[in-house]
Order: sequence, then C-alpha cells, then structure tokens
Amino acid sequence: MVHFFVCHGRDEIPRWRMAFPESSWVGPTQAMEQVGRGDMAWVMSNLDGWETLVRDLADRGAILVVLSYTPDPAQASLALIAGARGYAHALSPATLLRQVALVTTNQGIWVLPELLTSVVGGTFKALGGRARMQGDVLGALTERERTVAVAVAEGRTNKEVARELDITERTVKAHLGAIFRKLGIRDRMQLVLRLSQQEVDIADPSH
Amino acid sequence: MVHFFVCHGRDEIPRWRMAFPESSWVGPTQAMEQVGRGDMAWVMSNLDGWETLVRDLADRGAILVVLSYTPDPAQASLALIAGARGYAHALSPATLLRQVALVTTNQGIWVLPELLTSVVGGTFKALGGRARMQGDVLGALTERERTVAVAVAEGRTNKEVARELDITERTVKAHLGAIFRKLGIRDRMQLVLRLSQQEVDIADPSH
DNA sequence: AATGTTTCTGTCCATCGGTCCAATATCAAT
DNA sequence: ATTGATATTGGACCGATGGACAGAAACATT
Repeated sequence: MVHFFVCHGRDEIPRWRMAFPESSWVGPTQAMEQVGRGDMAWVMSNLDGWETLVRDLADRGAILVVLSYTPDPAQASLALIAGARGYAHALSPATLLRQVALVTTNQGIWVLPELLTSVVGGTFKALGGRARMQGDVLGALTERERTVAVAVAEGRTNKEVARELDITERTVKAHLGAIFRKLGIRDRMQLVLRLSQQEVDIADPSH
Repeated sequence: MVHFFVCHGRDEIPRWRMAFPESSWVGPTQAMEQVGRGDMAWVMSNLDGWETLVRDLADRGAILVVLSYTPDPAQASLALIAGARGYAHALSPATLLRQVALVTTNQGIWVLPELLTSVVGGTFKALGGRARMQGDVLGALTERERTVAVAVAEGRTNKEVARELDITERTVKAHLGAIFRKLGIRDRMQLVLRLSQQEVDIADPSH
C-alpha cells in the first residue's frame, strides 16, 4: 500500500514523513493521476475542492483520511459523507497517524475522540429530529403498545399484526389509538416517520 | 485486556470462542461487576436495557461493541450514541471480530459497511443536505410521480397532496397506483420504508 | 377493599386508501 | 398523421383505518 499526502506544495510536515517514510507528497492534480485502489490518501482540508477530491478518490477504492488544522464536527461529517474513513488533526503525532492508518485499513472509522460525540450526535439528531427518540418516544408506551408500534412501523397491516400477536384486529386498533394519543400523532404514517427517525411536520391544518 | 461477551445464558456462539479463546461469558449483572477500564465488552442487543448497560460500561472506560442478529442503521446509531465503538452482526466470522477488536482498541469506530451509508447519510441530512440516494428508487418514476411519492413519503394524506399540487385527489391516487406498480410495492407504508431506507439486507448466513 | 394500570374485546360509523372500469388533453417523436 | 408517454379526471367498489362510544379480566399498589 502506498501513502499519499495531498496538500499544497509548501505544506510539508515533518511528522508525516516520520510516520510514513515511504510516502509521496502530491498536489490535487497528481493525486487524481497516481492514487489507485488500495492506496491510502491523506487529504488536507485547506485545499480547494477537497470534498470532490475525496469523493473521487474514495470512489476508485482508495482509503481516505482528511486532515485539518482546525478540526470541527461539521467538517468531520462532511469528510465522512464524502467517503473519507478518517478525520484527524493535521499536526497529530506520528504514532497517532499510524494508529489512524491501522484503523482505517481495517474497515474502521477514525475521528478525533473530542469530535466523536458531535458527529454521532449529529447523526442522532438527523435520525430522530428530537433528542433521544426511541427511548423517550417509545418510553411513554406500555410493553404491548411498543410491540404493536414497532410492528406497524415495519409496514404491517392491522390484520397482520393481529395474526402475529395472536389477538383480534380490534385490539390492535385499540393499542394504536393509545399510541397515537400518547405520541400526539394522527396516523400510522406519522408513526413510521417517528420510528424511522425522519423529521416530521405534523398537524398543520392551514394548508 | 480481557474480553467479555455479554448475552443471555444460552446464547453461546462458537465463533466467539474461536475469535477470543480467553474470553468470559457473562450476563448483564456479572458484566456490571467484572468489566473494568480497558476491558473489552461485546454486548448483545437482544438484552433488555442493553443501551444502559453499554452506557455504564463505556463510562467506566471499557471498550464496547454491540452485536445484533438483525443489524439496522437506527440501532447502530443508538449503539454509538450510548458509547459503543463498534456495531456488528452477531454471527460475524472470527476474523472479522478480531478486526473489529483491533480497530476499536485503537480508538477507531467500526460499523457494518452496509450500514455506514445510512449512518453517515443521516449526518448528511442533519447538515441540511438533501438525500439523493433515493435517485435509484425514484429513477423509474416520472417527474410528477416523484413529486407525489415524496409528498406521500413525508406523511401527507392524498387530500393534502392534492391541495398542495392543486390537482384532484383522484389524480393523486392515479399517480400512486403507478408508483406502487413501478416500485413493486403494495401501499404507502412500503413507500415510506423504501424511501427512508428502512429495509436492511441482513448478512447471509455464510459469514 | 378500593384504586389504577394494562390488556383485551365488542359495535357502530365516517373517512381514507387502493384498484377496477373508463376518458380526455398535451407533447414529443416517428 | 400516428404512436407513445404523460398528466389529468371521473365513477364505483371495497377493504383498511381511526374514532367514539363501552365493557371485562388480570394484576399491582395503596
């Protein structure tokens, strides 16, 4: 595996060389030419169009890590979305860089521990809209109601759920009624959206 | 470092033993007593209160990986939020388990590659982007059908969609009929599930 | 014993949702 | 000019859904 550090010409950082003595220093253009499947590319986030570069290189099977002088959660997310498997500080010590390489070459994801909460939290909010969904959303329900809620949210009809739980369809409806009331939603659609963690805009009689 | 597999008493899976011959099998209660800083704990997601368990063990400095028989993106997010560093299929082969251990002990995060897109995709939406993986699904539809499909998948009723697009409810139904036929689904529920990427390809039993 | 929660069941009814049978108008391509 | 795809609407039919009543049985708490 070949390591490529993609950066501006003058951005040579000794510890990079220290971490991977055999690595190549290239600009964005050369990176597009030389990086191939299985190679590892470390891309500086101060490059114009780094996201596109990351995406392209990731598409062709390279392992991407984005390095930043000013790491922040939003940029970390962008990097991961673009296909990067890692996001670290550009001035990380050599040992850390080697650790990142180890993790990413083994299908792992590596982001700065300090940013981890934010990144995952972002995902969390994206998936749930409000804080701590399933726990709280389903938490308000009884055991049986939870079971019904999940079954319905997986796309089953009342009749199917009834058969599955060995109760009458009427009872399923009763549970659903309670679920809708407790969650403040109007129908099973809203339930699916809640549980599949999408943002829902409920009840707007205005339009 | 000691490996703990936290599961129901009878859930013994040979390949776990194969991956880490020295590991201990424990229930949730014993886990709380025995797992300490630097230890590695593999927690089954079919345990009641696994989230709390993961949170507690992670808080005391253990490395947590959640194993599930039915992996899905939402659960993966929950696991990571709870403090887990890994999320994998319970029937993963020994070599994969060792890889996961390697990654997570090096501050990395490991989630099923199939789920990665969904998890990161969620982040993407959190940042205000528009999901466009749906393009594949919606690609078979006409422009108008796409509009209707998205509106319905956002939880609106036929009547609401009709008002919104300034057409009759009858026309909405016509479009929906075409949508169901083209996508090979039976009702709007399946449409939501399709567009929110709910159904997850469970790993085949071979690995 | 009284109370409250949970689970389960019933009937009635209005509405919604999905499919069958159509038909008409527009537009692009042949 | 004919064909094909698209968008639109109509009517009728029937199953699915959700709410509004209501009641019974099991169980835990007080």
